[in-house]
Amino acid sequence: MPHQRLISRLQAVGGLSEQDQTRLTRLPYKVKSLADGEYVLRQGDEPRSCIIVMSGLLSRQRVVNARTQISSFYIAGDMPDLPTLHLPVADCDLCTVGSSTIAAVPHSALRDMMKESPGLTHAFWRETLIHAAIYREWVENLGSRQALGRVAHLLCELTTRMEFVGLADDGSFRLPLTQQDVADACGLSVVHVNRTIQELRREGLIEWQNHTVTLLRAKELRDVAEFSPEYLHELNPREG
Amino acid sequence: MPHQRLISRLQAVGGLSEQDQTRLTRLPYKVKSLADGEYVLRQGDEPRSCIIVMSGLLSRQRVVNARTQISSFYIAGDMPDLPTLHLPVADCDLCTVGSSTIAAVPHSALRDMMKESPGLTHAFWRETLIHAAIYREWVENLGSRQALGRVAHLLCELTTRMEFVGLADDGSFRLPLTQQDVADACGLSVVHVNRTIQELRREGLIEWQNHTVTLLRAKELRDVAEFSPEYLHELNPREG
DNA sequence: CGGGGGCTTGAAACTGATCAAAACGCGTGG
DNA sequence: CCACGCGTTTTGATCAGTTTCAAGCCCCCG
Repeated sequence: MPHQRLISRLQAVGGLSEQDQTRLTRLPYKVKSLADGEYVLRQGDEPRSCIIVMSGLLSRQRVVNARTQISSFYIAGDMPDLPTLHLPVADCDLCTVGSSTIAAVPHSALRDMMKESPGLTHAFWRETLIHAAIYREWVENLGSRQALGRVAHLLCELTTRMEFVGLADDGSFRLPLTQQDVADACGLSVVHVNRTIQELRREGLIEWQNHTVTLLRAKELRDVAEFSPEYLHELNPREG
Repeated sequence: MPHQRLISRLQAVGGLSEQDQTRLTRLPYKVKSLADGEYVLRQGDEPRSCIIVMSGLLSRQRVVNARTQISSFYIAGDMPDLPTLHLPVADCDLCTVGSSTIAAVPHSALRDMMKESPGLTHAFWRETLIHAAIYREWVENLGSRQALGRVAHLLCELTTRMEFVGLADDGSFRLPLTQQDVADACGLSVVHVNRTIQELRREGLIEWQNHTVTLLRAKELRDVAEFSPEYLHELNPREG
């Protein structure tokens, strides 16, 4: 059951008919295991399949003005290159952060499936819209907040998304990001990210060691980040 | 012909069958004229129709950390709230910049139309993906570039998009933004935007007066902005 | 003629970048 | 088991870009 997390995501966000669920389980796929820092996709590629993140973490990144900017992270259940179905040329690199496993599903299979089911078309379209909303939130984050709020917001977003697919409990989850990665995502220097994380620790808001993040006072952290999760459109909180 | 610009956009980006074109022309709509600074949509609204920008300019904005952040601009031919078809609750405000006219098309009509035509589903989905790519580019812009590059990039993007729908000739077009708007879009203070625009003028890269922008040395401006237009996915340059 | 919004300018304060170097872990090979 | 090396985290000091505050100006509109 390689894309089980995807199915439960789609199910939780919008509901799926029984038929659509079985359609999803019947999708053909190839699993790949990847080490840290491997490229799944390069800018300019025209892939013939979409990938589903099964475990680990991917980052979407591009070199801008002599530094790499990360514009999104993808966790288990996400389909980072779903847009290549309709915009064939990839315009960013996609890279693993920590060892990860992915499943590749041929475009043709996805297209055939959606041809049969408007409900699934709807569900996948909505996934791309949710990711668009996440980009937008990042625009607001980078444009409006200073360092402390930016890093706090990133952590709140990742926690919420992780919780939704069952990868975090009680505000604690594995996060293989280096401080350099956080810097690349937040548009800050590593040095300043380091001091910022130290401040979050000093305030007793988080713990972060051994690639594991724990939110100690989630409410206060959300206040610092001005975080409200509506933009993630995770309508039905996951249960069981 | 209220949504002619939309049709030629969709046509130019991906091609439409004759049938799909007539389907589009048959869409029911209501035209509205709006003054500067009017709200088309507020965060939390659940509209029953989508709007098409016919003339003028809209901004998507939200108040973050006690300042308004603009996360996108929409020009003639754009459908800023197309996402509400699948994500019913709007998560930003939509506001006119300068007097504008819009057409409202009922969700139901759009849904019916797409039910009949996979090609149109494809085309509209792609529109939302292109806007997602634009958000992503803004993330890179705000995260990686400093003031000069940011403002230059914004101008390059708007010029390219305007040209594509025939609203700019020879790098000159009407742009009713105030410097405050530019500041809100670029995550800068008005004061600094002012000095930045002066620098662009001093370098002989642009003219900007009376709400009209002219790119004097487009190539050099693009260099300053590190701008490359692929992310806009405007495959076939418009002719005639 | 007055008022107000937008543009412009100057000076001071601050946030975050840069440079440099040290300390820490951790895996590898001897 | 220890030594080495490399990537990551941490610290300090200096520097640069941008913000903030404050005031003046211009011009259009009422």
